[in-house]
Amino acid sequence: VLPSLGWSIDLSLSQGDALQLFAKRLGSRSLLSGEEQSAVLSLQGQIKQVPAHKDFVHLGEVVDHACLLVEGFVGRFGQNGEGLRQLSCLHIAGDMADLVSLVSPKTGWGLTALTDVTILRVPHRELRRVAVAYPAVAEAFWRDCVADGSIFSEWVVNVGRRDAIARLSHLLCEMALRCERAGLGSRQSFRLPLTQADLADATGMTGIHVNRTLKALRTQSIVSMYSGTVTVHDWDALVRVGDFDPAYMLLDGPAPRILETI
Amino acid sequence: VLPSLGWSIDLSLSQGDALQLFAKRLGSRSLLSGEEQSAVLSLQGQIKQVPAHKDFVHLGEVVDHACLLVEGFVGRFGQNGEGLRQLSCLHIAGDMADLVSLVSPKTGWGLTALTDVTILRVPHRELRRVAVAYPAVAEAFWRDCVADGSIFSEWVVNVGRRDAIARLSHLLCEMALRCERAGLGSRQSFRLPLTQADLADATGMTGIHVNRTLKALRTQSIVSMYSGTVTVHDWDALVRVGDFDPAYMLLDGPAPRILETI
DNA sequence: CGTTCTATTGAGGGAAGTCAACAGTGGTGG
DNA sequence: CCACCACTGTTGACTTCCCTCAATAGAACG
Repeated sequence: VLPSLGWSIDLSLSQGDALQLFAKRLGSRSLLSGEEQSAVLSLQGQIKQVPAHKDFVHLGEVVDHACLLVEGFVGRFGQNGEGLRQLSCLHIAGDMADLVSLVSPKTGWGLTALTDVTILRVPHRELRRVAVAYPAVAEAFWRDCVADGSIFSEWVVNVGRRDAIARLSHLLCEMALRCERAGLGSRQSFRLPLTQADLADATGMTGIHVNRTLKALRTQSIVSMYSGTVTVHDWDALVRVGDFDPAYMLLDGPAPRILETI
Repeated sequence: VLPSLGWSIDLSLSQGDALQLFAKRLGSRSLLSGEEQSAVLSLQGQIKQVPAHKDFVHLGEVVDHACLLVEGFVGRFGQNGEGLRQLSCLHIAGDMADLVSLVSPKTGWGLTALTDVTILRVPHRELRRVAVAYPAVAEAFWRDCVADGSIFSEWVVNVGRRDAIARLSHLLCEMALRCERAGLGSRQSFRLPLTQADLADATGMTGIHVNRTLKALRTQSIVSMYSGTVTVHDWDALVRVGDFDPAYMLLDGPAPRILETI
């Protein structure tokens, strides 16, 4: 019985952790008062486990909840006619992966678990509760949707106008900074337990070419991936070959409030 | 003096038209009452002309206004280290091209005039005025930002996982539907006065390959472009080779309100 | 009329895809 | 405990789609 007890304790801890992470990220882009942060932390949801490689939100589905990622890695994807997938964003712990569904419940994309994943399913009803009571929270949600959009937009540039080695380097730079800021490691070393096929789907390449490109990055002592951990040996070089400018990540601190003044 | 009089009349007509188009599109995704629509129509701004090929919002700039496109075509772009551009979205008359700047005033992208363009510069102050007074309008703004994000996301798929002919066909399908809905033509025939180099920037190709691909589409009697007008000879074929599913465009009619109930 | 931008076409090269084989790893069940 | 299987990673050989370079024609514009 002890293991299962430990399990449930882990879960409730995780739920709080995830909400903390989520509130922290909202606060990094939008000024939130203590009361507003508490409101975010008060969100109620249901913990769900999703095994790796399972889609848990499907293209064209109508959803009534959003998924806060507690642990693991999730990809937002579309696919072409032959079923080839393309990821348009990666999500890490603390991300509300489909917050956009709050204003647009019919999804035009899917979410897939890239690793074993723990999510907190937060009903739209809950999100509306805090958004209506606290306009600044609604504004923070809005701003987070825009930040996601900014990442999609940069990925278009990445996939459209950079060669393989730059593309992969750019992706690793982005994930390094995001993981670092979420407290999931440092930019020099962080977990990214995706298969090479997943990286291919994220960069619009084939798995085989990802393999060769990773080898090139390893050979040049820039970055290496081993058993799901990224080790950056030369951050400046990675930024250079990845042609990486983090401006699109909207990390410049809280933007001024628009819906009211503090 | 008569010509210049006609000119100024044109301008004021255009301003009203653009706000009408904008209000109509907001209303197509979000339920707005008559009063709320009037509030949108009451937005004050300043008309500006921008010549073709001029950037009018720059990467990393901090802006205090948003640009409502009255006439012409605008591209949102990023660029790689060598200055190669990649468009991540096209905007047409009635689009508030950088509405996202309202919540994130520091841009991580640029806007460029693909044709001679007329814009209405709407100060953030004005947008805040109606957003604060009418939460449903704020919600409609939010939803429109999400719709833009959905387009970026689909473009990642387009550029990452489709070959040249599908990529171009997909773009033409999207623009056909958007122009049709904005009353700028029909899906069988609409204006798209972009150069082949612009189409290349939108699809992550080179201008030369765009030329060859257009020739292929013309030869197969699917679609042809001549002096800035697209003529679709076989819509179904275009949708098929473009692997086009309009779900991502969020055209399914107004979504339910979340910030309050009507 | 030149000048400049845009479109068109050919020839050749290169980055990335495809096909195929094999090694390492972990999980499962006999 | 080991055999088996599925998945992932690695590498080689070949192909192909698209890019690059180059030349020319047409269109727009002062």
